Amino acid sequence: MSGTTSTAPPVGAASAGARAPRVEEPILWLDPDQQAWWRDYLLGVARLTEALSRELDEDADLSLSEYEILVRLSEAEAHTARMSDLAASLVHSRSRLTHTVSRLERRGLVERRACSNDGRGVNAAMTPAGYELLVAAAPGHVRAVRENLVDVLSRDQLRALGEAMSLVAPGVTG
Amino acid sequence: MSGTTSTAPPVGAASAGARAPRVEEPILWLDPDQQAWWRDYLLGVARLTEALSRELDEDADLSLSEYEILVRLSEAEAHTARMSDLAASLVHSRSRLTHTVSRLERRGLVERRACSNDGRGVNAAMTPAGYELLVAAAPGHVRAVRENLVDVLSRDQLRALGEAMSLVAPGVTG
DNA sequence: TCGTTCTAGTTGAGAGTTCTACTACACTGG
DNA sequence: CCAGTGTAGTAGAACTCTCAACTAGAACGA
Repeated sequence: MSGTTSTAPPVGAASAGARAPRVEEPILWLDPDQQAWWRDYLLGVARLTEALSRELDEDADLSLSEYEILVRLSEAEAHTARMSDLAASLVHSRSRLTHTVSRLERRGLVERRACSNDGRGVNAAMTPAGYELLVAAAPGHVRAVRENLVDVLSRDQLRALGEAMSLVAPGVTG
Repeated sequence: MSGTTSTAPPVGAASAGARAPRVEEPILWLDPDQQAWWRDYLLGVARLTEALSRELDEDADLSLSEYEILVRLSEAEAHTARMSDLAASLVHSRSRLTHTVSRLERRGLVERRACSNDGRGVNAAMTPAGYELLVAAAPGHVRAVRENLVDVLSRDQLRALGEAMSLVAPGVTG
């Protein structure tokens, strides 16, 4: 993603009544501080995502989503995971995962295999080439994560960041 | 973006020597806590982005980037801003901004105008229709930001989140 | 003032994502 | 056991973003 958004009444929007919000609930704009923090979040996410994807693309010709898929597979039993599990844990749509895995498969980094217990299922399995690429890409990626985030925050700040983001509600993905 | 990444030695990667990392610096993996916080961040960003873009798309047929552009314009003098300024403040590439603004222009939400002082420049100006759409879209968007983030965090947590993200280094964008 | 270089913006092709529709298998209740 | 419904995954078209190439004006310097 790139980030996005704002939350103060559009300049001059004021009292007049837009289109009726859901029911009758008043609109609770963010106060100035909340607004500033929210924008810092958006800007930071955009910059960080930009930096990390640039690094990965240049150093390993991988997108962030491809990299994440390889990471999950590297941690999975037998370097293999169910498509639907991958999609859920990455918050990707099933369709998106299908396309991305197809690309990885064309590059020989991943293979598809039938799922023994569930006839509908498909397993994605990382190949040795995929594993090697991940091992080669990881140090640079970690370095970028450190340089752009981990090392510029105190331990407490990083903890607070993680804890805050872990409170975002699950929601549903299509 | 959607989020992405990981940062522990790929399972079994261990000592053997991948491809030489930049110079000779040892690879500093994240420790388990840092790793967990980083993953919470990635997951949270993905979920939040997902929720916000779904809401905007359903309620106003806008993407997050389109919405952000409208917000910036609504806050700008005469609802007008220079393309390059928009691109920089949104951390979008110039090309991306060109395409997005073109789409908004086709829908009659924004107009392009020559820039008086700089012959190369182009100004994007929000039309009344664009402003109306923003005013209609904002309440739902703010509600979503609250429901998924602001209202599930304490004030201190939100502050910490903003402050942490504001420390991400600027970097360069193409 | 001309050449060089830098900045602003656009363009089009290719890559990635989303959306809708579709196939196939699993599960449930009668 | 089988109709109906839900889940897993895929396919392709439409849409968005990226990347590299290009136009044009500004800025700098000899």
